[in-house]
Amino acid sequence: MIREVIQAHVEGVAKKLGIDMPVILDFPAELAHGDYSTNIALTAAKALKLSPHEVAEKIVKEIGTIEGVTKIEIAGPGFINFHLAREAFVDVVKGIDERWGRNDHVKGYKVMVEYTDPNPFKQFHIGHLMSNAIGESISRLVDFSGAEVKRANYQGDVGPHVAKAIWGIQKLSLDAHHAADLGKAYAAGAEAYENDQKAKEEINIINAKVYDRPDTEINKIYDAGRSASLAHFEELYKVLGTKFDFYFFESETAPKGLAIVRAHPTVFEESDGAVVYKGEKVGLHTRVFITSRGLPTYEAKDLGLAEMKAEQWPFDLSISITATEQSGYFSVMLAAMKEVLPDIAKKIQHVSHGMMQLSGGKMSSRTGNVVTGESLIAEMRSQALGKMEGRELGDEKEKIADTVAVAAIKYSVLKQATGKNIIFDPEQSLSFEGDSGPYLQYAHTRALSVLAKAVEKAEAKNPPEQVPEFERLLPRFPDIVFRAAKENEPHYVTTYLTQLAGAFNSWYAAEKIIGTEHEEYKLALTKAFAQTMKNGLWLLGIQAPERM
RNA sequence: GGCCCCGUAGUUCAAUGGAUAGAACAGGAGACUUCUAAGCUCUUGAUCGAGGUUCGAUUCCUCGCGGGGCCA
Repeated sequence: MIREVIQAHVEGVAKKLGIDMPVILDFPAELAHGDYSTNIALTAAKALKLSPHEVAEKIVKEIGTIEGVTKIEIAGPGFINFHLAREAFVDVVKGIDERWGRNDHVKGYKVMVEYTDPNPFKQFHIGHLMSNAIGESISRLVDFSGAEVKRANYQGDVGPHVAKAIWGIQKLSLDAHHAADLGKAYAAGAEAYENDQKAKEEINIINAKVYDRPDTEINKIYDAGRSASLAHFEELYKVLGTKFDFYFFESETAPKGLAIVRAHPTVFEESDGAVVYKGEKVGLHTRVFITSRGLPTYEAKDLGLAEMKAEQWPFDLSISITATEQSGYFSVMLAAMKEVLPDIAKKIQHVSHGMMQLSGGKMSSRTGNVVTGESLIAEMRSQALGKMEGRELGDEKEKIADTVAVAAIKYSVLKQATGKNIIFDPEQSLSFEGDSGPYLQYAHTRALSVLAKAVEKAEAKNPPEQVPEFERLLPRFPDIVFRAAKENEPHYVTTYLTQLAGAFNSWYAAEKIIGTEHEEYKLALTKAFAQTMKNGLWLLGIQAPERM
């Protein structure tokens, strides 16, 4: 690749001039500044006791010429800019296929990514959509980096929330076979638990009985509710485009975690009847692992989870995607894990994402103040159907509406840095115009629409002299993907695709493709764009429909 | 009280310590009887404050102020 060639030239010259600093080749933000740029003259100036401009001149003179580079110039405070030759872009276009953007950076690694993590008996809300969007994209970025990826989902099928839901089912005469009823039941139970002493006692009794298999009535509700929830989640995963390889449940991790904690009396300490881990010894805080009533907490369960993961699929790396509110908890849990499961602990990575906030205030499934995943998707879907009115899409319409709806939602999550909160205003934040998932899909379908008419003529030869902006952006794709994967930041891909799609749309509006002088090259270019967009959207977990 | 995250146009988001701080939405104007107008072109508009490090700070450090979260 041309990038490596330039890099090697500059490094060679730098070494020759006695510059002992890493050479970094950037993409200039402004395309007018060239295709690659380095600030080595700026960073080296002090050590060489010369002005940045003088250093740059020396370097440029020493480089001379590079094959595939037409112009090397010094600009601004001392940047060295490289302009690629026409032919270099033709080579890039020629090389774009289904594997475009992939690399072998972690080839042979086994990586498990755990995300989404909804709780049976509770609602699947937009926070879970957020975790799903980020986790799925990170999984795919890891896949593009050459690793073998397994997707895992960890769900809380035991605990007080279950008892609250069961109580609600009984009191309100709801049907545990219906996922929507469970959400209502939970909200009612949670509310009563806080405000009604009698209800609280009843719920505590249920909580104790859930694990007593002989009690048939409660267990019937439990079994019905659990499978109704899980079946409902599966429908959502199908629409969202996630297929999990592993499912872990708290009912399984709890006993395992309990055993791990009990087996390490020197690591954990007794405190008021509870078993705690004193995080202070590693600069953190104390957390309870087993309550005074002998029940394992989330902390203990997570130890069990880590061990289960490693047993079922020995991994090189396990990435957990959780909300930022859990990062304090996670670091203490991980510190404890380093002591009791050291071999596993060093392979654990935590990605914490921001919170979805309703513009009105914090969302809470306890009060029923939530936007559920399905209601949001349904709303987006109907908007999409409205936009499609008058288009001849036949019986694909419903399916396309789903992919557009999901694209809008995922894009709104993946366009910003992972750690930041998302202010979610249902009226405003999900758009189908500009800077949106559907915008990317739309650019892709337009390209396909052109190709459908004359794809057989596409050939990367006889290019027009002028290199359009979007063609100049194409070589950046693999680097963008690499960086996004390295930093677990899908938004680099999102930002890039938006820029690329915008540039393509401008070109498309200004240029006629079919039946023009450079038809075959323009078609090849359109094809290259479509492939880049398709691969990029795939990395975001967004489908690229052929028509919309 | 301790710890973590965040603060950029009216709004929602970008900007591996670099060049003129980018988009989109909203607002204003416009083109096209051309391959999908969910599109295109033009336009108004921003770095919370005070110090510090640096040739250069939205980015790093310190202290404030403001928002979110976790813990006791």
